[in-house]
Amino acid sequence: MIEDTTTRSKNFIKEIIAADLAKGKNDSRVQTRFPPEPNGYLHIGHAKSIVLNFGLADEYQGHCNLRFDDTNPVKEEEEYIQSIIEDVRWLGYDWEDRLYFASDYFNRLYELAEQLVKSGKAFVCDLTAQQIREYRGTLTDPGKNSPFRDRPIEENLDLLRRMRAGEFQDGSRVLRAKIDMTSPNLNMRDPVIYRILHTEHPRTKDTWCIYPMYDWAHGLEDSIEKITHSLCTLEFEDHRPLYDWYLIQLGVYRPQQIEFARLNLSYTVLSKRKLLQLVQEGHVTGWDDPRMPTISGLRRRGYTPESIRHFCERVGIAKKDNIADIALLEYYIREDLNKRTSRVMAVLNPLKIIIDNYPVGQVEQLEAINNPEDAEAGIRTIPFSRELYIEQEDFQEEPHRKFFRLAPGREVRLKHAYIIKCEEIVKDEMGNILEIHCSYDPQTKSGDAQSNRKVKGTLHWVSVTNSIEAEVRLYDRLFVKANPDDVEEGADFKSNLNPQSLEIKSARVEPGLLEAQPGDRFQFLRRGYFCVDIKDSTPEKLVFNRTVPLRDSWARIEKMNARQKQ
RNA sequence: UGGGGAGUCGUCUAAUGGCAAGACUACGGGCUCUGGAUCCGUCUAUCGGGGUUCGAAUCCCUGCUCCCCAGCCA
Repeated sequence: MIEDTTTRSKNFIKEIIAADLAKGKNDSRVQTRFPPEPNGYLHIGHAKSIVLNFGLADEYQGHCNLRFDDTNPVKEEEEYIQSIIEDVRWLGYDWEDRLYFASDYFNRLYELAEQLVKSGKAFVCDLTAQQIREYRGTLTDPGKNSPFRDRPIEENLDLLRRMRAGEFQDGSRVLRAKIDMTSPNLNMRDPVIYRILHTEHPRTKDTWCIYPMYDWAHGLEDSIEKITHSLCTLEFEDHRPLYDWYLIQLGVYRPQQIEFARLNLSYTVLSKRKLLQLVQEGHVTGWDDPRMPTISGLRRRGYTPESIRHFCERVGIAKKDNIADIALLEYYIREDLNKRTSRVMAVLNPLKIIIDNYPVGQVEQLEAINNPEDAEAGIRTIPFSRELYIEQEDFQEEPHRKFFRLAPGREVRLKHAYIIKCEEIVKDEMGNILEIHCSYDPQTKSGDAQSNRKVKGTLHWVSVTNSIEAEVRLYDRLFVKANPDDVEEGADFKSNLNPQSLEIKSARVEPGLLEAQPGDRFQFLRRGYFCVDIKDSTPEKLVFNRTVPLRDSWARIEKMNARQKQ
């Protein structure tokens, strides 16, 4: 399946697995699972869990299941199930025939609940939600027993069956475990097992009107699937005693729950609640908006599955709260795209130049190497003519120190073409530059024997008449602060939204791009990596998304200069 | 102030009583028909205080800081 063995490093979970294997625990099986709740789209944080779980199974010749934890029909939707399946597959993982749903186990889960009631370890409680909260106590004060705690087993069984039969209203009763209302671990204070919810489930429809709570369902799902190592995030650490308690009381197979720190990423948010809010309030165009840290957003942005996997492997697995630097993700996508994309030329901020000594009407087809990193990528031709566009920022009338692009009297090379010299600037009456007149040196055509004259700068360009228009969407970080939750008193994370996270350009691109297909990726020379948008691009109107800009040491120099002037 | 966790370069992760290592970032330089890539180099870390030991990031004691838990969410 996946060949990435590059950054496989040790971590504490692998040590546990290796020790278990050495002991012959679980018949030396390794069985993991990725258990999403279908209440939102998957994001890069889920990718970390996916890479971990599937990666471990792969490394130890085990298996990893894809299992939907669909126990709360109030929040879950079929659309989310489909998107999750698509995203896990796109990331490159295969669960073969092991696609499971918690809802497929509802019968078994219910049988076990009756078993727990019969053993006297669970009871039906008539307290309201508010009362249960009051009886639970606080962090420092113990709770007190529910007045219904000592109901006879037969009465509990009868009430549970009637709950299931739909005799009672939502919220009127719950099934609770009988553990210890004085436990310092709040999870052990007679936790709820089943609640009444007369809500249609995406899969079981109206078969059920009682639904299991997470703690009851999850351990049993793991047990049923004979999971050996049940990996989850840190906030479930103090649920582990309950996870174990249920399985021990029931006398069923007991997987081992192991917790690791979830991923946080700088300059973005990774909570389903916040992401949902961005979608619902229209701060982005949808779950797959290229600015979103969702798998579908990253995909549309132009990220590759490989780059995401490499990133997840490199951030590692530990128990420390962390905020990974988004620059690391950007590093991996650049690394990948550098090797695999063809270079093309696109001018985002056109400035017209006219080469006065080049024949009017002549069009030359010049050869260009597609990818200097990949000889097999071949060559293409691009049309050169008398009138061209270059980038506005590649010309300075009064060049400052270290600027080695076009300026009055200066020479630069046009990539794959000739060396040109700036001869004259034409302005309108307002002083705006309209066009620049240049001369070219016919001896300097790229590839020619005498073309090796050195000039300091090389510019990308397109022909005025032989280029095509394209919409280019420049995406930037969604938030202006590394930690979006760092806000003024009274404000929330949305106050840190980056107003410039999307800039739309009307660009000129080389004509060969007419054949680009949705999803195709390119390097726009000297600008960055771009892909053809999979939703909005059409043959009539090409739309490119900027995946990530190139590293730009010139931009750094400029920033430094700007700072020094202040 | 109950319980559960965690503290190592700016960031992430190693080192499992024996030279604190790597990646990213930042910075400097070589090379370059992409100010890209690449190559070379530099900076920066064991939360504090005691103790054990020839030797402590690691073991012990103590203090501090941060995160999670009072859903009929997961």
